[in-house]
Amino acid sequence: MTSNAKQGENSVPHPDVPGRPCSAAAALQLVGERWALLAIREIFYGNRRFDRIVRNTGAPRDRLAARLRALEEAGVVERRPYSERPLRFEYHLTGAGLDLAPVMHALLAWGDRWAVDAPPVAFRHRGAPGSDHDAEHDLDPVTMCRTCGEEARSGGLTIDVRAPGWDRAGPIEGV
Amino acid sequence: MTSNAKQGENSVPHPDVPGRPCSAAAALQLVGERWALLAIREIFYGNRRFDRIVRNTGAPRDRLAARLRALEEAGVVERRPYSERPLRFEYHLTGAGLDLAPVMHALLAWGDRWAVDAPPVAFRHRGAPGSDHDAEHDLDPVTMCRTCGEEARSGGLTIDVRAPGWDRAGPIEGV
DNA sequence: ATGGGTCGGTTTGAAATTCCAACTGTCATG
DNA sequence: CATGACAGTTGGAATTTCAAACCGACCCAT
Repeated sequence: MTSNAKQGENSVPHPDVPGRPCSAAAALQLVGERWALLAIREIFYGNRRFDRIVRNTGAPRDRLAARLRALEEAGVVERRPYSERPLRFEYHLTGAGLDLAPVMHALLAWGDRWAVDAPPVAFRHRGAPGSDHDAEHDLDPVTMCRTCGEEARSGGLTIDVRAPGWDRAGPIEGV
Repeated sequence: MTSNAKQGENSVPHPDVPGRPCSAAAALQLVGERWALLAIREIFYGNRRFDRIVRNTGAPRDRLAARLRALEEAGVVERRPYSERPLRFEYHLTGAGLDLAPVMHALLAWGDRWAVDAPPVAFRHRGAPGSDHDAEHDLDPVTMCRTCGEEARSGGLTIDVRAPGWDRAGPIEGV
């Protein structure tokens, strides 16, 4: 669980994970700490300055400062100066950060369904202009398979563990 | 941030969240603690017994016991006896738990792309028998909009904050 | 019946992390 | 010169986490 710094082609460090080798665990290692995703949410919303993020997430200032540093180190956010004199920074999402949108949408959809009475926020969605669906409507996210265009139903999925020494049930004995 | 217990129609308690009212924050309140999603991952994989989950997640036993209790309380997992004498339980996902699949897929996809060298696990996907795409292939999850059938591109989305007293930027002044 | 092994935890005490409130430093504005 | 905005940092207390050992119920083999 040492936070090593193997670099992929895309400048995000590859964390070690406890237990089973797993991309979701690796993802959580980078963005799963407390306050991290809420900070990212605010940046998604366009609130890029420290005080705004503190106010809108409710995070303690020192924790937020630490999280933003960690996220910067993780290559998920980027700190850009918006003023010299006094030197001030704002936080932007990198490509990796923007790529968290599906995670946010999935969490939001789950929370809408299971964790709140009425959705406190919705995303209004409009297809490409001229397309069939250019009327604005609430986004209702479903995860589909890009390869075949069908919905990912749990029934149609099987697990294929490729990490050496592991299978679905756990570490393979006698290795 | 008191963990109140308003019940929705579906038996999952609705947590209070710090900062902006937000379904994603509410979701994280229930399943965002350390080890929670990894435990859920193992249950998804069919590893339902305590020792297996400990082994495959690497979580400390006491933490895992606490997390599973919290997830049970949150209505995400269910404890079912699989043996009397000695009395033993295994953990199953409830409807709310199964509904976390899109979150897991999104995290996994993000991790595959940004946090590991080579995906340690893939989901093999097969469409409905007789459909166009019944050849097995790796699931490549994309989030689409159920309403219009188009991909949720960040360009086509705008935020609509419906929580009273809040807007995109934060709490509305003078309320 | 004794000793070992399994399973699902609980207990303990130390270590790490988090929280809160106050503080700092730099600058702009009036 | 005083006030306020902004972006943190600091200190100390409170909470959470961790690792490792332990426990109780049971099964099985000797």
